[in-house]
Amino acid sequence: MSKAANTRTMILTKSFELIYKQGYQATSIDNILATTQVTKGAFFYHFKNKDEMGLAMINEIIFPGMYASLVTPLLNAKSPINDIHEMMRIVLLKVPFLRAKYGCPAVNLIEEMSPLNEEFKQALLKLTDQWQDAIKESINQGKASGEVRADVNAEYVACFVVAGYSGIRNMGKAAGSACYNIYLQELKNYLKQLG
Amino acid sequence: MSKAANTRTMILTKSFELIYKQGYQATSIDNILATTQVTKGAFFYHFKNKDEMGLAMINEIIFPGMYASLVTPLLNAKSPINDIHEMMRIVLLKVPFLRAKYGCPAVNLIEEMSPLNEEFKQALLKLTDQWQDAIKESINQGKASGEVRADVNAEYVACFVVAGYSGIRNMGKAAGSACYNIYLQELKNYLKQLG
DNA sequence: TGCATTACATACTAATTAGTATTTAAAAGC
DNA sequence: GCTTTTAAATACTAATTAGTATGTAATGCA
Repeated sequence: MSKAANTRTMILTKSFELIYKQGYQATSIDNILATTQVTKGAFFYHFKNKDEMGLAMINEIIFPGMYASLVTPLLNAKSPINDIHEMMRIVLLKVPFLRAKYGCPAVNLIEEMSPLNEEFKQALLKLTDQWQDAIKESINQGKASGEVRADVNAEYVACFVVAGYSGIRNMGKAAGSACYNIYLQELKNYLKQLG
Repeated sequence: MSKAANTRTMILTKSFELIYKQGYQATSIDNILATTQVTKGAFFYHFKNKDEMGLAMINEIIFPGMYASLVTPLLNAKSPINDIHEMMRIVLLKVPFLRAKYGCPAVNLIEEMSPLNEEFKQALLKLTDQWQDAIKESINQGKASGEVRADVNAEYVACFVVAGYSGIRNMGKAAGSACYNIYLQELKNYLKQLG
């Protein structure tokens, strides 16, 4: 990676960390510069304004990072009931850079920014849409294989599961990570009953 | 209500509206003053700083407002499966001052402020704790009456339902209110299967 | 009625904000 | 080597931020 590309990546990575913990609006450009040692000239050379940087951060850091945890494990799923639960367990308990106190960076940004910035909203929708599609597809495969009842609506299940994730991330921020285990238990009951 | 108390209430009410739509940190005191016609002197007479106002807003506007929609309908519930679903339907589709685009004011504040302000977090936890207790209690009554299976864990169900609500509020911000109906359908399936 | 307290009004400050203008250094191309 | 483009450094600005200092009305009550 060239030195310039390195500077750009550094800005995005550090911005991600700060925004994940503090929120987008609460993270100032000066705050980012202070923690990256990058100068204002470099920042505004790489991004024409804060929002352009924020959008790049969503597309280049958050989207691929979350996609790998949320969607990839469901592609070529063998048993949707187990695989969806396992995907959720890993996302909630095992992904190292996510902390209960700070929730999920994608959920946080949807919450804070989707009413305020249409571009952010669309970029984040892309992730949740693809996640819902992957869940729906795996449920449909479960229906084909007989693991899931024929009367189950795959799209509804996908919506319900994604909402559950966003919600438990919210709850975890205030109540702590203990609720993750309770949620995972009850998610298992819900998923089992689809079969 | 005395004139002074009226000023105070006006500040809290207008602040609620602005913070609901813009977020807490994005709503400046000057912004509140401009929309209320209240002067800075009056604001700082009633509240020693912005956070004290925010806390009062949570306790005096958000808590009672949401409690009436979330908890009250479950006290003396006759049929938990129907009553929980009906409570959710009304909260999502009928409460007039709530909009899909802006989500739920309590969920928004948990998301934005619980990692940053311990007092806010505790005040908001009080609401979600009482909501979970009310759900748990109604499930337990359902178990007593035989409507709900004996092996159902009421606490787990309460956590799962509250997470679902927070999550669908988050999803609705980006995806619009159409997902509310899908969620309600699948919530009905989930609740039915408890019986 | 007088006086104290309550309630509010106005003008200010110091810090922080996003963003710009200008200059300078490093690379790349020829 | 020389020039052009890329990348970054520095110094600034105008607006906005939370909060203060100080003053003045309105109100309650002895």
